[in-house]
Amino acid sequence: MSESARFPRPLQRTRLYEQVAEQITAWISENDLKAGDRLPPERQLATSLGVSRATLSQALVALEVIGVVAVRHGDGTVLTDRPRAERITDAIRAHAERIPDVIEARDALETKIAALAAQRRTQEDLDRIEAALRAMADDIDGGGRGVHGDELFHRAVTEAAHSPLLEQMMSEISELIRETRIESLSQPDRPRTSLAGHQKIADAIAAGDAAAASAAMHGHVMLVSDVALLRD
Amino acid sequence: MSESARFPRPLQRTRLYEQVAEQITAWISENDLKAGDRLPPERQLATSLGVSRATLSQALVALEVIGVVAVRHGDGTVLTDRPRAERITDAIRAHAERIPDVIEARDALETKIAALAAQRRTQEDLDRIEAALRAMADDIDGGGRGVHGDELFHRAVTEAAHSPLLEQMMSEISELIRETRIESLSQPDRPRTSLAGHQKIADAIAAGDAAAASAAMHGHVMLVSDVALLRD
DNA sequence: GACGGCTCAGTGGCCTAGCCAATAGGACAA
DNA sequence: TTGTCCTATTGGCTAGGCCACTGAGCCGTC
Repeated sequence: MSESARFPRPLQRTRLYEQVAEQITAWISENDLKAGDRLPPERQLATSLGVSRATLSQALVALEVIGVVAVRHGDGTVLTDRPRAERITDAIRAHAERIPDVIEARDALETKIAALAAQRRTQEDLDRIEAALRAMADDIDGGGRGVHGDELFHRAVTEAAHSPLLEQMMSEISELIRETRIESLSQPDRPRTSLAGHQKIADAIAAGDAAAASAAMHGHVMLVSDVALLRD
Repeated sequence: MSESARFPRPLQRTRLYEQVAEQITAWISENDLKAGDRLPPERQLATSLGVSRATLSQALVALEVIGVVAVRHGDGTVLTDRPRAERITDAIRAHAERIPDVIEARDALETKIAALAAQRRTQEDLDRIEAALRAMADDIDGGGRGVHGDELFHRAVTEAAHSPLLEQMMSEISELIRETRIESLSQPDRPRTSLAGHQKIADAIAAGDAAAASAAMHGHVMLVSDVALLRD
């Protein structure tokens, strides 16, 4: 074995379709396109990019696999709402509907996230958390279940932790969490109980009390798990 | 909002390249091909699959994006060693070398994992943990740093938790952890300290004491973080 | 007016055929 | 042994074409 090692660098070559895919994503963010917006037709896009339709097609396959776009036969190419691949979601769901697993993962991540949030939250973070709390309260007062507000709250807390990796992991299981969330909030009286739990978490984060935030979050997640386990 | 819901199912159509990609992966696992093995040349593979080279090419792009194969101009198509996408690794590393983030994520996951392991470990799990402990001790006695044993130990504990999702997440950051691991164990006297920490965790797991296992693991991860922070 | 079927333009799906470019390995000269 | 060159093999990419699907508008029937 020669240990010649990485001297002048591996020097990897880029394929055309990769460049095309990058140009497309760049174009998307430049024009601030959102989910549901359409890309130009393939023929037109191909000529304006100066590549053949086959190459453009490869680029679109790549973007499709990543989860950026959805190519629809006879219709067109539209942007997808999930910029990141939640392949995990698919994998887990395909394997078995393991709700308890989701709860465990959520507990692991969010307990830590709450502690970090208590230590690192900025005023802006607190404002966002407060807004989510209010949104959920309003929704419940209006007779709703506060599903959206619940989601906003957890996202705000996650962002307040300022930990990219943990945030990434949360986003990976967000789809799975959403299902348990709806399940949970459909139980009578549950929305108000859940809101109270949120308030407790928010207070601890605002106070900068990591241990209390962590404990409150743990209790909250366990509350949710009650439901999930019932139907297991 | 019409809640017509999922009646006869969305009925999604499969593209040819998807079927091709599936056939290829099936063929790979059937023939038990491993990293470094080669796929047949495109022309040959295309005709034997009954599709055009363009379509096959799309399938290969998809497999390449997922991380199953690497297509090399003028050489051929070879299997990659990472069957699952550790895109997180790339993303994080590309963004910035955020060691603290890794520590946080590891703390979140492994603290919970240790607790679950204490509750769920089988005799087989305990044997594996014990074996890892012994391997690390032997390596250190022989003058080594016990890097491999360290890895074995954490993997054994993770498996003992019997939580697929958490295990999946650990595997996703395993590459990042490995780097901090080597860093840590290179410090003088660190291998023995680390081994002692492992023993404490293993004892708690064997005793079925979730809280103690959790605390021991937390302490252990924090020990590792000392190093990483030094060079931050 | 509501419903159902028809047509057609636009769009992606896939193929054939072909040339270009990179690689690896052998032949051969220094 | 070393370095150069040649060449077969393999992927990269293009051009052009036909087919299949979608959606919207039109039109007749009830």
